[in-house]
Formats: sequence, structure tokens, C-alpha cells
Amino acid sequence: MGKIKTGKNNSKKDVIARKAAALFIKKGYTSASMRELAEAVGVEAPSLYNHIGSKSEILQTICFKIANEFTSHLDNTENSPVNALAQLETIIRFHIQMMLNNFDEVYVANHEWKHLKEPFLSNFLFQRRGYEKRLVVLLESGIKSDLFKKINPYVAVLTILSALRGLEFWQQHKKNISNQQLEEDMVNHLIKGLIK
Amino acid sequence: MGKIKTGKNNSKKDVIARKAAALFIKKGYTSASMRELAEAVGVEAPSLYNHIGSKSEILQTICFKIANEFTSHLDNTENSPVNALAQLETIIRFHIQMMLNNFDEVYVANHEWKHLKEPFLSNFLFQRRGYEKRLVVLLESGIKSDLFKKINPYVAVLTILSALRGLEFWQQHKKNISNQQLEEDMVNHLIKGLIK
DNA sequence: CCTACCGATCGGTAGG
DNA sequence: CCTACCGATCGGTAGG
Repeated sequence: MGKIKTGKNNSKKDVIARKAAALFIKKGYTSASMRELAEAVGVEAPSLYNHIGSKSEILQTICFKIANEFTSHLDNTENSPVNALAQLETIIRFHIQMMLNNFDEVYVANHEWKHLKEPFLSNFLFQRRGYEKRLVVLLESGIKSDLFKKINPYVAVLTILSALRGLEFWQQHKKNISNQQLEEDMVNHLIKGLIK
Repeated sequence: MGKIKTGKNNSKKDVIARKAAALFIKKGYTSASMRELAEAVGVEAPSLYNHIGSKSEILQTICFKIANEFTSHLDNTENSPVNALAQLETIIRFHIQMMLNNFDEVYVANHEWKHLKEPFLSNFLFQRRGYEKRLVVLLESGIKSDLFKKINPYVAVLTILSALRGLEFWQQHKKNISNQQLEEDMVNHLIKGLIK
């Protein structure tokens, strides 16, 4: 009875999604052709359409899956009974873990959302903007509580989110440093700075 | 004799380059068609080829112009007689100024280099990698001089470069804060951290 | 700088 | 899941 699988993670649709994410990273959404994707999956191009609706549907699935994971983690964090500094640290660590453990999908969501079709494009941007605004509120509350410096909270959120996004470039260096140390050093830098 | 112009900044080739950068941002290199570019310039598509060699040549010009500006600024900074902290601050401020003043071209160089053709792709990555390595050396020297914490220098460089790149997203907020203050807050955050 | 047009490739469908 | 194929669009050329 080898047919019973652990969840749906090995269905053809999931294989297509995984191969698509890798291909979108390598070539970009527009340059990645359905024929190339079919070859990676091991079928002819028209056969893909037995499992998916369209090329853009694949992109939508990836982008919103990731966006929803970040949003729901933020929901949980905001409801936790710790102060703004501890909440911010939790969020930073979550971003680092997402980058390290879901690299392909996070990368695609960060880089290829531009190619979403309406209304998905507007929905995605709306959701991302909402996420950023909630982080700004968190920073503001930390400033008011005298936990943080009197810095512009928009600039701080931009700086933090951008630095975290930069973990995309980490693959190259992976060998020289453990994920654990990477996380500690980055959290430390973003919160406490560079100077002794 | 109104034909004498200030430099070559208004030649048709420059107009094409500027419109192309804006179009590459909006649609991505692959999705931006030469027909759209022609329309933005105000000619028919085949006429573009009287001024440029190919679509990919436009991308090459943009990417290497920006890469060379960063590299030559780093050359100058390394030769200046100040310590590692002051050098790092100078570099950070230069990145911020480049993002604010040459937004379109920096954005294209950061996002669309993937579509460069060989050998340009390899050259570009080699140059960028060299730039990053020189920053790592600068960080290491600052750590040895006890100016900086004992943090992993690769992580610190990644964090700083990524945060600076994130100024791409700044356009939206521009109204609420001056460029001057943006620069001070970001320099402050990246060097001294967030905590009081 | 234009009109006319080329071969290549695209996402996707028909039909079995 | 395949073969056969569609209309649309691409970057670029010929020729004037």
C-alpha cells in the first residue's frame, strides 16, 4: 500500500511548484518558459496544464503562501506579552529562519511579485504595505517606551527589512559560518550596532 | 547656433538609455519590449537600432557604468588617510547618495544584471564580488583596530549593503522625511544600532 | 527615420 | 500524458 504519502508534498503539483520556484530564480519569471519547466519536471509542456491553470497561477500561489506566513507570524507576535524590543527580535529571527529554510519561495515572492496580474498584484502590495506599517507601529511603541533611540521609525523598518532580505546573497558564504552564528551576529548588528 | 549642447546628455542615445532604465524597472528587462521603448522615445522600433547595437547592449551600459562608479569611489576612499570607521561611514553615505540621485540606473544594475550575456555577466559578478571583498577587508581592519565589535565581517558587510540597497523602496515615503535626515538616521542605525 | 517583414519562441488549446 | 498546432509577440534586418 505504498500509495499513502505523508501529506501532499510529493504530488505532481508540488513538484511543479518547486521546480518553478527554482527556475524563476535562475531566469526570472518572464524568461522562464513553460517548456523549460516541463523539461525540469519530466513531461511535455502541455501536460503541465493537467495540474495547473496557468503560468501566472504558479506565481500567485508562491507569493501569497509566503506573504500569509509572514502575516500570521506577525499576528502571533503582536499578541505575545513581551515588550517591543523582544517582539522585534522575534520578528527578526523569524525572517532569518524563513530566508534560510524557504529560500526559493521567499526569493520569488521578493523579486517576481511585479509580474502578478491584477487583482493579485494590488492585493499583494496591499498586504506587504500593511505588514510594514505594523512594524512601524511596533518601532514607534518601542521609541515611546524609551527602549529605542529617537530615530525615524520608517527608516529603521526599511533598514531592518532590507538587511534581512539581503540574506538572499548568503548562499555563497554558507560554508564559513553556521546559521546559528549568522543569526546572532545579524540580530546583534541591527539592534546594537557595529561599534564597541 | 542652438546646436551646441552641454555635453552629450541630450543625444538620442542618452534619451534611449534613460527611457530604457525606467522601462526595465517597471516591467523587468525581459518583459520590456523594444516596441514599448520605441514608443516612449517617440520613434518606430527599427529606428532605435540607428543609435544602439542591441537590447542587451543597453543593459550592459547601465550595469557597468554604475559598477565603475562604485568601484572608483572605493579606490579613492581606501587611499584616504582616515581610520576604518570614517572610511566605512564615507562609503555608506556614498551608497545613499547614489540611491537617491541615480535611482533608475542603480535599480537596474541591482535587479537586472542576471540578464547580461557572457562574458559581461561573469565580468559584472567578478567586479561586484571584488567590491564586497574589499569591504570585508575594511571591516576586518576595523575589528583589529578595536573600532568595531568582534562580529563576523561577512555578515556585517552583507547587512550594510543590503540595508543600503533597500533604499529602493524609499520612493513611497519620500514626503515625510528629508534626504538629509534619512541619511543621518540610517548611518546612525547601521553603525550605532537601535538601542539607546 | 520609416515600411515591410523575417525566423524564433512564447503561453496555451484541441483532441485523443 | 502525448502530438499537433494556434495566434501573438519577440528582437532584429533589408532596403530605401
